[in-house]
Amino acid sequence: MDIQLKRGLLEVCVLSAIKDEPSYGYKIIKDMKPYIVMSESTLYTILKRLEIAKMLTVKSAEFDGRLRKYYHITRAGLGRIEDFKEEWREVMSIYRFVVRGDRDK
Amino acid sequence: MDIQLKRGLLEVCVLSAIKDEPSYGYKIIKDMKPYIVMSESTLYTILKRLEIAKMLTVKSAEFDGRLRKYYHITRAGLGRIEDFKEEWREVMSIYRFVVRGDRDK
DNA sequence: TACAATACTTCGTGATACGATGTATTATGT
DNA sequence: ACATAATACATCGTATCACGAAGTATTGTA
Repeated sequence: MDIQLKRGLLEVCVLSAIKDEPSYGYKIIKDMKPYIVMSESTLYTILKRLEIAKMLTVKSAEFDGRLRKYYHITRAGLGRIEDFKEEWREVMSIYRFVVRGDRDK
Repeated sequence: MDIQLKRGLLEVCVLSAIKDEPSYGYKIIKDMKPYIVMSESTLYTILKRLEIAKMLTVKSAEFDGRLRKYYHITRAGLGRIEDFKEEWREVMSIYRFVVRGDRDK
C-alpha cells in the first residue's frame, strides 16, 4: 500500500502491538504482517523513537540463550493510542470529503 | 492534526476538490479548510506534483483583471481517487487492528 | 554443510509538508 | 488618503521519516 497512507498509522500500530503484553522486534513484525507490512529498519527506527518519547520502555531478557529486547508500553503510550482514536474522527471527516457524492459506498 | 496522518490524504483531497468543477489555488484551500488545513506552500507543491503526474491540467484564465490558474482533473486523476477508495479498505483494517479489544467504539 | 529463520543494527536516500519569505493586485475600513 | 486585509501565486531550506541495502550473530533444518 501507499507509503504516505501508512505514515501516522505505523507508530500507533507498534504501540498497539505491545499494548496487551510486552513483545520484541521480530514478533511485532510478524503480528502486524496480516494488517500492515513494515521492514525491520522501519520498525527499529520507530521503536527507538517511541523509547525516546517515553511511550515504551525496553528490557533485555535472555530467551533460549539468545538476547531479546522486550518492549513494554507506558502510560504515555496508552495515551497516544487514545489520542489517535480522537484524531480518527477528523480522518473520517476528511475521508467523507474525498468520497462525497458517491452513491456506492 | 498530526502531519503524518495527513500524508496520503492531502493529495487525494486536492483532486477531490476539483473533481466536480475546475478550481484554483486559493479557493481549493478555502474549500478544504473545514476538513483539512493546508498551507499555501504545501498546496502549490502538490498541484505541481499532480500536474507532472498528469492527474490534472492547468489553464490560466483572467478573472476580474487578475490571472488565475484553473486546475482541471484528468481521467488519471479520477482514477487516483478510485484507487484511494480501494486502499481505504486496508486502512480500515489497520485501524481495527489498532483499536481492537475496545468495547467503546 | 549449506540455507533459512531468528534477532537486532546502521547508513544513505528519497519523498514531502511546512514555515518563511517574496511579489502583485484589489478590496475595505477609518 | 492611507493602511490593512484579502486575494493569488511562487520559491527555498529544513525536518521528519519509511525504506532498501548491508552487516553481525545465533539457531534450526534440509
